[in-house]
Amino acid sequence: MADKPRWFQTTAIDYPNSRPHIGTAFEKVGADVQARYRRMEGYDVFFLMGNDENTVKVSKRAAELGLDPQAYCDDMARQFREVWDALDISYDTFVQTSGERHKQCARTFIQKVYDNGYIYKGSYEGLYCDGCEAFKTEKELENGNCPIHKRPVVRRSEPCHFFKLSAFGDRLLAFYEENPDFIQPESRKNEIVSLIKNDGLLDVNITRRGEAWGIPVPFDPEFTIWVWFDALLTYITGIGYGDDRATFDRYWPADTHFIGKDITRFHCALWPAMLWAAGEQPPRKVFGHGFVNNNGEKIGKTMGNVVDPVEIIARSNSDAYRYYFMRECPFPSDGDYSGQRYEEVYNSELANNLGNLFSREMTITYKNFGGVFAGTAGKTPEPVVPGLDLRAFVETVRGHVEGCRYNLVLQEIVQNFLTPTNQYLESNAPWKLVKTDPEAARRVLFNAVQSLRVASILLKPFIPRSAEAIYTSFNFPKPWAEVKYADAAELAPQPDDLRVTAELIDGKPKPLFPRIG
RNA sequence: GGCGGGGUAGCUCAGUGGUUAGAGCAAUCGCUUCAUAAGCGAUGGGUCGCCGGUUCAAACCCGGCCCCCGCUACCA
Repeated sequence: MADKPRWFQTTAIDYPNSRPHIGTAFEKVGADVQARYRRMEGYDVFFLMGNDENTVKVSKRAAELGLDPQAYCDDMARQFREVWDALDISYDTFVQTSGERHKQCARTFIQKVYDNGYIYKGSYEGLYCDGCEAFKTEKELENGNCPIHKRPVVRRSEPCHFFKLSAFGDRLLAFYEENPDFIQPESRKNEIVSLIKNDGLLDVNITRRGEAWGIPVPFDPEFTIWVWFDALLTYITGIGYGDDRATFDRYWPADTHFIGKDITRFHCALWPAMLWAAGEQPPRKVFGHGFVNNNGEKIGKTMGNVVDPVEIIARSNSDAYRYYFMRECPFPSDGDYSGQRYEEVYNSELANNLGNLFSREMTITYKNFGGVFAGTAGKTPEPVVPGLDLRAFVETVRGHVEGCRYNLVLQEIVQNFLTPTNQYLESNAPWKLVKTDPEAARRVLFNAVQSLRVASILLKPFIPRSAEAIYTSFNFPKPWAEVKYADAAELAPQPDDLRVTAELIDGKPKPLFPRIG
């Protein structure tokens, strides 16, 4: 246990303004695939998620609903977790930033940054709307008026605290240089580098005055901590920063922060600077994934086209949901969801290819051999895909998983492994062969079943339930909980005769992916 | 306005100088019938954004233009 490599990853901390949609879920599924893969490969994984609750918008929304902000946050957190659970997201902790522990640890952090001299008091000047009692950005204004109150805003300044972000520009550039993989994908890195080089970094106002909801600043309690500063801290307060140094030191620095491409700036510039200012190490990697569109249109509440993941799961199942988004939307880039495309991908790859392959192999075996491959104990299966170097194939897949190129992983498995297995069955036709040469037919099936074993192992991080159902339908020697990618790279003999262990009804397995549409 | 990415078959994309431009899905046809009306095979389908240039040869290199996306500035 002590020498187990550890893997700490996080997803973005979401605003609980409304229920999660397929775009929010895209990130969680992609991150979950990585977490499951790392666990398989023997890492001591810690997967952190959470909600960002200390915002003015949250307290306003709660007030609209006549709820206490805390009650509102707790209910939203419950709803978020319900969705994540429905998608089999295997998070280890879910942090609510309104929680007392987080607040206390966040105060410890900001105090440390203050003590180290990276926070100074100044004043913020901006455009203020008296109706909203809040500052507005120029972009929000409509002809110089507040878009809500239709009244002119006034220039106003008020005291605040600045974080000396400007002091870290050179250090950040040097850090990116020394750690070329820190920002993934590459295109996002170029944006940040050019931003810092061309425009430089300005000190940021990290406190707000007179807010009732939020975390009071320890060295100046009239102020609360700005939500971004607070939210980023979730990544460390969730693993013990501030009150459990041993756990913190075990998991920090994070191996990967999974975030949307729109917030790379905060994670790649502000966040490392904050950590340095507090005397801590920066994270190892930030992965800015792409966005999901709905029928080619950007998803947004104003667009009125948000899709609730639960609706899609209801039409199929969680594995199918995970498969679609990982297969159809390249994780580093944008992708698209449409009901029609969902059906196409589901039917073509899950039902017709993988599901049907499983089904036909099970049925032929049961009908002709009673589900037992007699005499196969100690026999090594033969390869079924002509010209495929299984070891190299698995390494290719592994490289794609580790690089979060999930769509390529699934493409590889379906096109270069499952389809050829269907072709192998077709050209050897064991259902015919059994009439003339039962031994040969049994050997063909014995070989073909190995493809299910290999595929189920490789697919385990993506479709955990179905992969388990396939694998445990046979008496493969290694327990499902212990399989690793390396097991997929080898065709090893079984200690005992291979046999079907799945429960069959009329000689048929329950379809893994019944066709839809 | 600046910087970056992109525009290839109905759809999603691969392909960075060299035989008739590829894959998957979708469509059409045939074979098969072990299997989830699934499988296998074949066929159709592209002026490779537009124009010009370099070259024996360009989707690929160069110049110009159009369009889409991202980051960012300025003006209002």
